[in-house]
Amino acid sequence: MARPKLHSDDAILDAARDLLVRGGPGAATTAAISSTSGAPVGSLYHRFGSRPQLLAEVWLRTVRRFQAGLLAAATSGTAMERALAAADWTVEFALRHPADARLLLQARREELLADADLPAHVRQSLTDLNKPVIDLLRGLAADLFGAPTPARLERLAIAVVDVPYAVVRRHLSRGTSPRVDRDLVSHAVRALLDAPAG
Amino acid sequence: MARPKLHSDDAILDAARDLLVRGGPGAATTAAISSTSGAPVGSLYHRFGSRPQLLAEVWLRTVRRFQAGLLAAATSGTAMERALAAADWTVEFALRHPADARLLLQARREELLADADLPAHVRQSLTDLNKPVIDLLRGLAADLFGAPTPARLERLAIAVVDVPYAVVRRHLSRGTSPRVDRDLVSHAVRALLDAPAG
DNA sequence: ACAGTTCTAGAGCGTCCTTTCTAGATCGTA
DNA sequence: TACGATCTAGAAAGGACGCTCTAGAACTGT
Repeated sequence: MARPKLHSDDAILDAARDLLVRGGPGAATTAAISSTSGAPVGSLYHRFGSRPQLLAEVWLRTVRRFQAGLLAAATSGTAMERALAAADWTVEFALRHPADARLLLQARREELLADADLPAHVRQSLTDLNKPVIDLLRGLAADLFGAPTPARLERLAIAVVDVPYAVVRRHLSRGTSPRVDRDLVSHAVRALLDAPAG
Repeated sequence: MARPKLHSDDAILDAARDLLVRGGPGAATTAAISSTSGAPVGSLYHRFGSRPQLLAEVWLRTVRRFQAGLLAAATSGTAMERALAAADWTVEFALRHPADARLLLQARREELLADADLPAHVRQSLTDLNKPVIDLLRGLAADLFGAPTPARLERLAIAVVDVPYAVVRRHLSRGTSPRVDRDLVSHAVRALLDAPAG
């Protein structure tokens, strides 16, 4: 049909992500993404339309990767088993996709993505993004605590996402190999979920 | 001796910090800091020399505020009591200085401060910054675990700093009033410190 | 071989940002 | 009041960045 791409979309998104992780949004200039990936600036705009849209795609790809594993990990077993599996996936994700994990840890959605200058369909993708995970947490909270009140949902999110990330954070920002004590994470998660209701 | 300042250094640093917290380094332009604080651009350079130095002062002020309370909180009692007090201070700090806490949570030192374009004495201040806290953790680790191995130091830092911040993180990024369950934090910290050695 | 389509390639434009510069304002002191 | 010192004030220079634009290259289907 047409001329094939010299540089894959993923390669360009990888370059942008690595620049973001290294030096933040300020480092991910179009010129930098171009020279890192090898794709000329014109190609970036031909593919993604604008810098904001390119960065949005980076974000979407990373979050989807994380969520896919999270949903897969927390499908079977008792509620506590699923919660522990979800927490462990957060660690596993950091080990398997360190660059993506660093993006999730370090990038602030609001800073990275100014929704104002994104086309409608991208905005929609971004808002739809959290639905499946919220449903997952809602189900877990119902099984664990009885009813999914906001406070309990939050506690669950802290236990299965925030705390595991807190444990891997130091390794990730340094780039050192993350030899994380998974039992330590399970220990903390269990303590958070078993703690008396606040 | 001379004309007094119309705009205090603290007011300027506050403006810069709020912009950083809101929109990241990209939002803290000299023009934005000027219009937010009221101080003209010329004054910013007269006071701080350059934008990097101004941002470095913001960072230094925030870290020092946090550390002062941390060191004060963890001075008396058993080792476990001091560790719990340190963890609780992390929550307390987020309640008392939400903007500073958000800066510590969100800003990445490497992204905010390019050491290359900072004068030597500022660089020195930045490197000296962590010493007292490392000493504190080292002492706590010795009392808690026997000897302060790197793995134990890290575990302590996770328990005392990272986990408490993980708990307040969601509140801080939204700006909602952080009604944090402190007992939940103590629970998790205790679990991490009591867990069998990894 | 030809047409149609998609992608590469990078020079150039307008904008915003950091920094500098100069003139004037406001203080303490003599 | 006059003087030195410090700070205010904002215009303007110089550079970097996002984005556009045009020309051509590379492939498929006929």
